[in-house]
Amino acid sequence: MSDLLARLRDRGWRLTAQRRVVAEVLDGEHVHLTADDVLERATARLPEISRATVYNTLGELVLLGEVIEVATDGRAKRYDPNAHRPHHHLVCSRCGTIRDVRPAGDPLADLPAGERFGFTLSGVEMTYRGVCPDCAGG
Amino acid sequence: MSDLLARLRDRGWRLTAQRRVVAEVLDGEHVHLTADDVLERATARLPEISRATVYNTLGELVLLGEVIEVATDGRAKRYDPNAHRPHHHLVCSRCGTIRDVRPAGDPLADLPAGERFGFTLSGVEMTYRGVCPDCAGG
DNA sequence: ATACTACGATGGACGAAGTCCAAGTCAATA
DNA sequence: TATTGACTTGGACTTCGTCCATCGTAGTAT
Repeated sequence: MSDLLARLRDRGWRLTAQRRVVAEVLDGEHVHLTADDVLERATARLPEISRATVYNTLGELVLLGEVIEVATDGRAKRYDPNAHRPHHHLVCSRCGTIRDVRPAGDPLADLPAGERFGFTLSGVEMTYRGVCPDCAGG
Repeated sequence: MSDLLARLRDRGWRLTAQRRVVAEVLDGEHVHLTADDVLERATARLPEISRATVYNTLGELVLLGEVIEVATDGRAKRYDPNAHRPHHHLVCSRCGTIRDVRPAGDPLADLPAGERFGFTLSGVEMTYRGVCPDCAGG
């Protein structure tokens, strides 16, 4: 955590109370929060924080590569603080909760040259879908 | 195409002019249109068609498994008429165009039991990212 | 052909998610 | 401790999508 704040300061970030709180919220629980979740938790610690600032800060963290934006459905984006460990996602089709997973193999290598259409590949996201134990009624 | 209309009638669909037009638009160009794209093209053929009907029809086609909903970014969903041939997507990070691709291997099998967290898996979506030849300046 | 009726279409209000902007505030620097 | 430009604020605005009461019509029966 303090690592994150240190990295941000090194990159010329002005360390405001608002940014600190957003970073703390993301780092606090390693779950995948929506912007509104972040706003709610941030407001608990710093009541005057505004929606715009939360969006701004999340966007900056994404640009800096400290946080990953996950759009698993057409709903609100979720923010994944686990950015420094490559992984994919497993999403519950009922309740929408997300787990980080690491499949075997190298999916990038699995795309044959004939299927690349001349693209220069930069990465691949995998989203596994299923029903979690809670929603399955187990 | 007439196949699609036939399948829909077999499933008890009332074949209205609006539904016919939406189906034709989707089947016409095999690209990945947004709901607004579909509305625009549908309006060209049937000026009185309403936004709600386009959304309703697209939703029904998705439920019937005739069309796949693709959410590659946080923006508008896109609708993929290539539903009967399993495939994944290759998205240009610059211009956003989408190509259908078929990677080798079975990504579902690549998720080890220890990484399934008790979920009952139903499928997996892969989104390859890269830059297309046009955008690469080639 | 005609009438009937339930299913589908309409459009406008509504809601959720996110962006933008002018004005005010404050962290870092000197 | 004064300065200043980067940051924050809140509210208006945009985009994408849903909902609903009312109207229209495809398919069926006669």
